[in-house]
Amino acid sequence: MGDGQDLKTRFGGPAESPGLLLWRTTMRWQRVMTAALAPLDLTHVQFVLLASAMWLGRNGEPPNQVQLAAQAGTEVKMTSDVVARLEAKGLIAREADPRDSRAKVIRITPAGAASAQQAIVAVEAADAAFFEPVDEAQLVGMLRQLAGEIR
Amino acid sequence: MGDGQDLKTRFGGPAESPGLLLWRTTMRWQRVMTAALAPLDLTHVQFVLLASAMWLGRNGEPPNQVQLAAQAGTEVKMTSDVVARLEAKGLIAREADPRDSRAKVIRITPAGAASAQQAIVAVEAADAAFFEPVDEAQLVGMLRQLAGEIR
DNA sequence: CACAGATAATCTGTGTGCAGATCAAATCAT
DNA sequence: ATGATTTGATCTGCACACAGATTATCTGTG
Repeated sequence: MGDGQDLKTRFGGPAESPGLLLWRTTMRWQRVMTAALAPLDLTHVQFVLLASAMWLGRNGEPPNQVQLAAQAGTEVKMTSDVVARLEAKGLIAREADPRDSRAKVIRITPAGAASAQQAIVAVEAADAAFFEPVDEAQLVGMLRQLAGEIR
Repeated sequence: MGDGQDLKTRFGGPAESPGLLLWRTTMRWQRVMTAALAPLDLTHVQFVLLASAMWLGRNGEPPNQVQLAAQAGTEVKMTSDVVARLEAKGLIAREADPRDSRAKVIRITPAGAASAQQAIVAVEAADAAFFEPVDEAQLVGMLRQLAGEIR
């Protein structure tokens, strides 16, 4: 029977909405990442910013916070906050930019690099397991269409 | 062309990781939903709980907070907090359950029902536009495999 | 009946996510 | 070069997301 829909909508039932599915999938993925990174005392966003900073430092000049945020796809304010936490943990260091006294240049410490290396292994393993049920390339193709520009 | 990778990983570059794409896609979707619901003074989670409560109330007995959380796929604590906000806005009402004095039965007010109806229209339009670039059925099929059970 | 264990709701505390505002330094236009 | 505008970083404040603890209540077993 028509499952009692007196609304001109499918909302609420088995939650067919792609948006709700997307949201729940991401929350589950976040929980998986949180669990994978917990032994390293890193959150997912902390990991993304740490690894992004490491990548930028290796493939060019060490970035300031705005450049790091652009690379990682995070809010500038978030980046400021999270980078401060990473600094407090001794994983990155912030120095004044000699070219722009407003900016702070971000460098990975040896401890940060070691932590990032372990985290990358853990995250990629968790990622592979999470997406194992589906065709990853196909999903990536669709998400690329939806993710939009970095900001 | 090997773009200078001395790590045994692809992390950081153009962000090929399905996890990161999933994360960014969901954040962008959240911004779209926030914008669509802003005129109605509702956040996305508030909308989900309001609409879920309405659906449950129409298709059976009005739920308590645990049942609502299970339906909506939200944390019990979140549900408690957000439902309190919805109550403060006059969109739902909480009554003591005569059968279980621990529980609170949630009912939609007329204002809540009106608000939910408008919100559903706005959200479904925004959803359709957001997912227009891709094959929605195909994406839903993949997300179903990944979203996991409601909790 | 009594009591252990489960359940409903809430509280504390940490960590995002983001809008809006502030402030100082850099850059642009005249 | 001087005033207007941008830009980099930070702050306030609100709203999730979730782990862990608390309180009150319910249920099952003897």
